[in-house]
Order: sequence, then structure tokens, then C-alpha cells
Amino acid sequence: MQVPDFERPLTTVDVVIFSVRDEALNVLLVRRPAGKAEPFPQAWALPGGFIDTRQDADLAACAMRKLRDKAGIDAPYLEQLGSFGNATRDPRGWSATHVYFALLASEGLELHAGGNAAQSQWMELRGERVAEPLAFDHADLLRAAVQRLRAKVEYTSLPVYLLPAEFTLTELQRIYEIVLGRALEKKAFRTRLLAADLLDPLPRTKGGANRPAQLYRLKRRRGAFVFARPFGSADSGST
Amino acid sequence: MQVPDFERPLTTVDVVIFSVRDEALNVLLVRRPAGKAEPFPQAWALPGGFIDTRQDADLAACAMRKLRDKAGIDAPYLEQLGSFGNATRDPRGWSATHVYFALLASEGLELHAGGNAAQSQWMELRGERVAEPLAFDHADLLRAAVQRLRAKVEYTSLPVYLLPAEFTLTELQRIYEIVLGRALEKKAFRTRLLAADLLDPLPRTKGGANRPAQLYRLKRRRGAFVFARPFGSADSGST
DNA sequence: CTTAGTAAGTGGCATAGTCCCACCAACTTG
DNA sequence: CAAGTTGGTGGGACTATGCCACTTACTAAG
Repeated sequence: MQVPDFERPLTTVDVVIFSVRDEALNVLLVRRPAGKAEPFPQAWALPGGFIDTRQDADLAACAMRKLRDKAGIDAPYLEQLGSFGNATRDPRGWSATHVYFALLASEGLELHAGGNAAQSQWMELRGERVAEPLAFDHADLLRAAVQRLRAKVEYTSLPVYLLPAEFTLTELQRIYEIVLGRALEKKAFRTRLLAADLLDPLPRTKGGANRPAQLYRLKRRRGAFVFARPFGSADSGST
Repeated sequence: MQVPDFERPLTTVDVVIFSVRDEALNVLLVRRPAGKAEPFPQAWALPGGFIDTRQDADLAACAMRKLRDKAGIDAPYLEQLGSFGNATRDPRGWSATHVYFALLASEGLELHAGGNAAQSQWMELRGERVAEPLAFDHADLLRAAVQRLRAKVEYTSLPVYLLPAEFTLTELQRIYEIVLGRALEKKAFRTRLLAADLLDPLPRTKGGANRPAQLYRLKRRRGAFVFARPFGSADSGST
């Protein structure tokens, strides 16, 4: 069967891995290798790389492999962001990358820097970027991912995937507020989340130095619940 | 600069071109060439093909080129749907396609079947598919595009791009109803669209055998306006 | 000229879900 | 046991829609 003689673009998959740490949205970045023949040596970059046509069944499988390699975990949420391709983004030639973004809870997360994973590190987001410059056009990919995440958080239940399996409503609200960068109204938030029939209350509570909070767990559901309206305006609260 | 020795997947761009014709949502399809060496000879397929790294500056430019070649026009709306890649979708090998979808007005549209464009034809959508089988996994791509279009039409002003430059509110509402497959409430529809400050009323009206209707034109705006809520339930009206 | 018919466009009330504030509840610590 | 802090709820005000009936403006037919 004939294969046309077009030059094939370089094809990669990159993953934007988000987590909330220390009251801030973070991205997982890795260092590019140091070889002189490498593009952007030693620069920070999104985890990703070439598709291995022998082992990756499809694009999502490839993204999950990168995720496992760099973060050592299976993320509870993985969504395709889109693809970016042009003649100039990679000095090695015309290249296109398929970008995914993943959400995961920061608790119990240990980056295993071993294996073929280069040095990797969480980096805090300031606005839509990180403090360090990124390799390739990864700053653009990151910006697109942050915009998409913020947009979806406005009207979906996505942030549940940024928390461990059991959490309180206040913790969840805090995640929303961190991602969105503004305070939400407590009563409206709780009413919505509970009305969505997304969460199962557990028989246990989470105690601190004050009134214990009801613990919830995500019901068996895939993907994100879509609310009819976006979240409303600010509260007099913190942030 | 070293280029890794991974096998490069086949890389294509496909475009799902929507238009409303005869009270129905339509997609533009083309016939695959007939050669025996060709995959899916003579089958209907989405317009698309390989990236030409010598002439396509980026993915969107490639999509626009396909659009011009097959439909002979520049679509007023072009959005990336996403990418689809796996080992089996193309018999020639591991392949990934970057899928775009375009909206355009059916008026004054002549398909020029000349040039390198194969036979092309509008085909009516029944649900999320067309009557004919499609080449490759194009039925899946089409389904994803229809789902995305319907989802966005629920809460955006996208359908303005399915009409010519000047239109009445009733015509616009009709487009919404055709795409969504359900009737909308007239008053709420008009209130929303006008409140969005998207449309400029023209000094002219469109007359028929009854009360003339105000003509509107899209204000200079890119992309789609996003409404705070999705469109509501059905009306007692037609459809 | 008048009447019927049809589609454009509006008025206005009921409703649903939120916004917002104050309040009550439950627990720890000194 | 009082103070302090966070979890959680009650209830009225507000706003955009859902809904239905109504008016307006035009053509066509008689």
C-alpha cells in the first residue's frame, strides 16, 4: 500500500500535569537532557516526548505512559487539550505535538526521579506561566492548558480530581478558589455540589480543632459534571 | 542537531465542514481516489490529507488550505476539534490526524469540483452520522465534531457563522433549532441575543408576505460569545 | 376598501436558582 | 466553662428565564 512521499513531521505528546500544593496551582516540569545535540539543553519543559509506535496503542496511551514515567502515577483525570504544530516550534524541523492535561491530588505524591525520568519538579503557577522560561513553545501550551482548566472549573466539577479520594466540602471549595483566583459564596457552592448528586457522604468526619466536617467521596462517575450555570461572583471571604 | 530514530507516524489534517441546507445540518464529504494502492478507494471521507511541510506554516494554515481546496472558500469560523491517533486507523501505519471543524453559510456556495479536489458533496446528518459509510475512522471524527458543535451551540453564539452576513433573529433561531434538534422559546431567545450586544441592527428589513423583519449583522468580534446559561427547554413550536 | 392570514415582535407574571447575611452547631484549648 | 474557630443552615431579595397571550405590520384575495 503506497505511502505518500510527504516529509513526515516530528510527532510528540506532551502532558500538562496540574496539582494544588501549598495553596497554589502547580505544574510538573522536567529538565531537558544536557547533550549538545539536544534542543534546549537543561531547560525546563513539560513532560513528553516522541510517540513510540511500537508500544503506544494510541495517543492517550502515550500520554498515560509519559505520566507514569514522570510522575509515577495514573492520574484520575486526563483530557486532550489539542494539538500544536508548525515549522518553527522545534529546531529539528516541522513538528506537531498532541497535548494532554492531567489533574491529580498532591497528597501522597512522591516524584521518583529515577528511571529515564530526568530531574522533575513541581513549579508554582503565577497567572498563566511559571517563573522559569520553558523549552520549545511549552509556555504557550501551558498557557492554553491553564486557560482551559480555569474555563472548565467555572462550570464543572473538575476540581474533585485535584483532591484525594475523601475530602470535605470546604476543602473542595478551597481548591475551586485557588484555581479560579477568587472567593466563592459558601452557601451557593454547597447547594450546587450537593444538588449535582456527585458526592456520597461518608459515615466519617474529619476533625480538627473545631467542628468536624463531613467527609465526601466522589460517586462512580467518569469525567466531569457540567453545571447549568457557571459559579457566581465573589464572596467577602479570603484570597 | 540530532533527530531521534523513532518511526514517525503518518500525520494528516482533516476538516469537518458544517453548513445548514434545506432545514438540516450538512457535512461536506469528498470521494477518496480510486487507485488500487489507495486505502478506502472510492469511499466518502472528510476533506483532508497530509501536511505539506513546505507550504503549511502551521496546522491551522493546513486546515485552511484543505478548506480552500475542497470548498473554495474561507470559512468564517474554524476551530480545532482535537487529534486522533492510533496504530490501526490507517492501514498504511501508525497515524495521527489533527481535526478541525468549520462553519459556513450555505448561501452562495458553489462547490468547485475542479482542481485537485475530488468529487465532493454535501451530505445531510442523521443524528451524529451520515447515511454513507466513511473511510478510516472518519465516522468517529464526525461524531465527535457533531457532539462538540451541539454542545457549544447550547451556550454560545456559534450559529451566527452558519448564516450569511445579514440575517433576521428568526432565521438565527431557526438555525439553533435545526442544530439542536429542538424548539427554543422565542422571547427568551431574542432577549438573550440582543442582551449579548453581539448584533448590530441594520437600517433595512427583510420583507416577505407579512410583517418585515429587522435585519442584523454580526458586530466585529472573533470567535463565539459565551452565554452564562445554556438555552432552555422546548417550546410548543415546530420541529 | 375590507377582511383574513401569517409572521414579527412585545408585555407581564410565575418560577427557579443564586446571592448574601446572619445565625446556629460542634469541637478544642486554656 | 468561656472563648475561639470552623462547619453548616435559614430565609428573604434579586434576576434571568419560561411561558403565554397579545399587538403590529405586512400581503393577498375578494
